[in-house]
Amino acid sequence: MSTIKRKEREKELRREAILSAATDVMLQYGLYGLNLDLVAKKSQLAKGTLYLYFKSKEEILATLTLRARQSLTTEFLKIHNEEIGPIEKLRKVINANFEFFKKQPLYFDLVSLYEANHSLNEEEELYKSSEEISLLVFKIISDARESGLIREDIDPMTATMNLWASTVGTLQLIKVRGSLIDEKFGIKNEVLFNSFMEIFIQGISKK
Amino acid sequence: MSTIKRKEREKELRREAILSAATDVMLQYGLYGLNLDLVAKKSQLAKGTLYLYFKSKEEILATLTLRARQSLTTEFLKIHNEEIGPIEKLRKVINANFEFFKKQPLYFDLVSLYEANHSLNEEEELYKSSEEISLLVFKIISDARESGLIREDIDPMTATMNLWASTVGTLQLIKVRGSLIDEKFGIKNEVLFNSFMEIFIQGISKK
Amino acid sequence: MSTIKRKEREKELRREAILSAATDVMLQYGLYGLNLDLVAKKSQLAKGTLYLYFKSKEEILATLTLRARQSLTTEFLKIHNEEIGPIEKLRKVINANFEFFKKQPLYFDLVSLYEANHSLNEEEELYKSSEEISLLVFKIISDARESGLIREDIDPMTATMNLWASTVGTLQLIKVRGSLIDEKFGIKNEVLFNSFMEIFIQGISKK
Amino acid sequence: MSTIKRKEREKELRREAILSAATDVMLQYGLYGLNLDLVAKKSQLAKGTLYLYFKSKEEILATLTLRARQSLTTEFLKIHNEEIGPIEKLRKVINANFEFFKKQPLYFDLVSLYEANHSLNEEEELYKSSEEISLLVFKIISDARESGLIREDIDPMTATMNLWASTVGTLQLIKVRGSLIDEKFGIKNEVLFNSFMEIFIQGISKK
DNA sequence: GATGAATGAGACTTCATTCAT
DNA sequence: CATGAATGAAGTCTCATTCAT
Repeated sequence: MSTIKRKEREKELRREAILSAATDVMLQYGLYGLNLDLVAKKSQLAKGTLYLYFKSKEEILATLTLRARQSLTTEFLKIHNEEIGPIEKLRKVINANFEFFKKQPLYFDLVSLYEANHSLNEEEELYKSSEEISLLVFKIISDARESGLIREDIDPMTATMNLWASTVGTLQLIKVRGSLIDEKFGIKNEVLFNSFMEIFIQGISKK
Repeated sequence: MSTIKRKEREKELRREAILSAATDVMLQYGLYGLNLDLVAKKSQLAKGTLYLYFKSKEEILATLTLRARQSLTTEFLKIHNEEIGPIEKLRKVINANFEFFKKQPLYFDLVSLYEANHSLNEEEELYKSSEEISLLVFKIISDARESGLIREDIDPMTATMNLWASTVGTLQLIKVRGSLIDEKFGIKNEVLFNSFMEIFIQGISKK
Repeated sequence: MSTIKRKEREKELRREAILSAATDVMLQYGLYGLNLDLVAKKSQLAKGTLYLYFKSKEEILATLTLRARQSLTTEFLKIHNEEIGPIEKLRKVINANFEFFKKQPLYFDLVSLYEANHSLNEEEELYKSSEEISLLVFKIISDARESGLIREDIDPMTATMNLWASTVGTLQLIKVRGSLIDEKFGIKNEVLFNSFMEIFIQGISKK
Repeated sequence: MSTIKRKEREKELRREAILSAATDVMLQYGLYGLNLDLVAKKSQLAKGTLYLYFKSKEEILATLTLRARQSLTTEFLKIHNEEIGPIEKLRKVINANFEFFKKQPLYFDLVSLYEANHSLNEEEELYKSSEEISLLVFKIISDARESGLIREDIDPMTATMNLWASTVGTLQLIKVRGSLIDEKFGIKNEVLFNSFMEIFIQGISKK
């Protein structure tokens, strides 16, 4: 029995090692620079072994994306469960994206960009994980609307999508051009992001 | 004389044929799917011939990106020169992105995403073309602020970046998930985009 | 255990097979005719496999050059360790070049000509291997001078360079025009080489 | 009549332009870096035009080699006709190689190395040009022998070959490693070459 | 004669995936 | 289970030569 468990544990460890190595590689070479030779080297496993745990490179990517989404969901969930006002909650959720972006840059990229390159193939679980994120944001926005703070002509689901899209856009800009924008215009990343948040919140608030 | 002109015209035509074939390939296989074998096949030229017109694959990409940016600049410029109120102008500019996205999807992708993968290497001309776009939007937002319609605590350059980033984010979402969002939530692309625009405009307007 | 050893042996065999195929190709097409397609074909390996053993074509060339140099060094070392008079030693060393040239023509070419096309890039090990050859010849010439048989106005290092350069020149001539010279003037390669040797030795000897 | 002559003169000019451009290219990129695209650009002729004057890249190379040989022959001839002692003549001829090497480095390379890569195909004229060089050196050595200054056991033709081969070897070493030898051992190129010459001359002289 | 656009074989290298051990 | 050697298609780019105009 315990042998079986140990084996399972080891198997799990191997999976983690692979994912961790893949993360390292992508942090170094970018989202499209995932390379199984390097993953094998970094995880100290044989290349063939990778295929015992993941049926393709694509699956590694999908698994990491799933985790990334789940990780963000966790953050959102924490905030959702806090006992604070709906606008503050909204602010916190928006800010959580920025924190996520700074602390888990690869996860952020996966959450933002995975869909762009794999629109058609998403499997059930992966798809669900995406819905979950939307749903949480949707709830928070709905609550805010119900509390009377938000314009009633705004459809909460539409606003959810708007928020998500704009947030991703803002953070991608920061990633790609953040330092240039600071150098050239003296606009710090934090200022840029806060500005975005304030505009969005005033944008959906009642006058 | 006319022979020379004809030759030049033909040369220009070939260049266009290559760019057109490259566009086709990228429309089919994505921004990262540009493949010179296919370009050669589609343009009915030998592979080597491509290198008479562009010194590398990268140059094809850069050329298309430059054109894409110039094309968007032209649209923005038209609007900038119209004799209409500053808020209407702003609205028109934002909408122009959506039109651009619908009519020239590849160009839109290039304008949105080229930087993400070539941040460091941009040459003078290409860099300028990017600045030009920002500058136009900046002017329009500045004008609106000077006319007293926009919050004074908003820095125009920051708002310019916010607008650009959010617009790109919104349109990328529409590209990737537009039809799904419509199917599932009944939110049409147009509605989604308009909502974004209204939120942004109310977000920067004086109350 | 023995499995591991066998695998290592097989790996080593493959490396050798590649080097051997490369040697064949170069013997047939010349020093500059090394072509990985042919090497793959001759070694009955896939092209990609070559890159498991050598990181580039250049590395194959460098490896063969290193071996060639080491092979010549071994010959020189044997002679250096013989207990014979210094002039006889010198004669034997010079002759060893000719033997090397006849028995390992590709190695000889690599030893003679590799530098000409890679002057700047030589790595540590390769560079060392070149020094080693010079050093041995230098020692032999120095010994001869110390024994009083050689002109004292001759700097041993200069003479070393002179000997090396002239030997290579002579053997390159024999390679390229040897048979023609025999046919036309009835001068056998051996005679030509011996003549060179005698001239050189008398040239550095005390009168 | 004069029209025909003008045309011929122009044709000759074009040929020269091509050869001159080819020389430039090879000086910059080495003996094996001859590239017809660059030749066309430098000579301001169309690529196709090159083929009206030379039937292949190879022929350009052969023509330049012929000229290089003729140029060296001219130098040797001058010396041969001088009224000086046979040993001084020999010294001068040897030195002429060094001068040739310094002043016309590409020509020197062609004279030294062309054969190595084209041993089989040499045409009549080219072959003759090579013979001519040997013949001159042969005469000079023969004269010296007849004057009683040179060992009688030395066959003049063999010595001719020895001299040529050793000289080429020495100058190739200087070309490839000259500066390194200076840096490392403090042996200047001139010293190295002179040393070679003295060794050779003493080597063939009567004791 | 002159042009130069076009060709296309061929070179090197990469990498996801397979499979015998 | 694990290995890692082997594969081979695919990709970018070069360049001597040809040929329609």
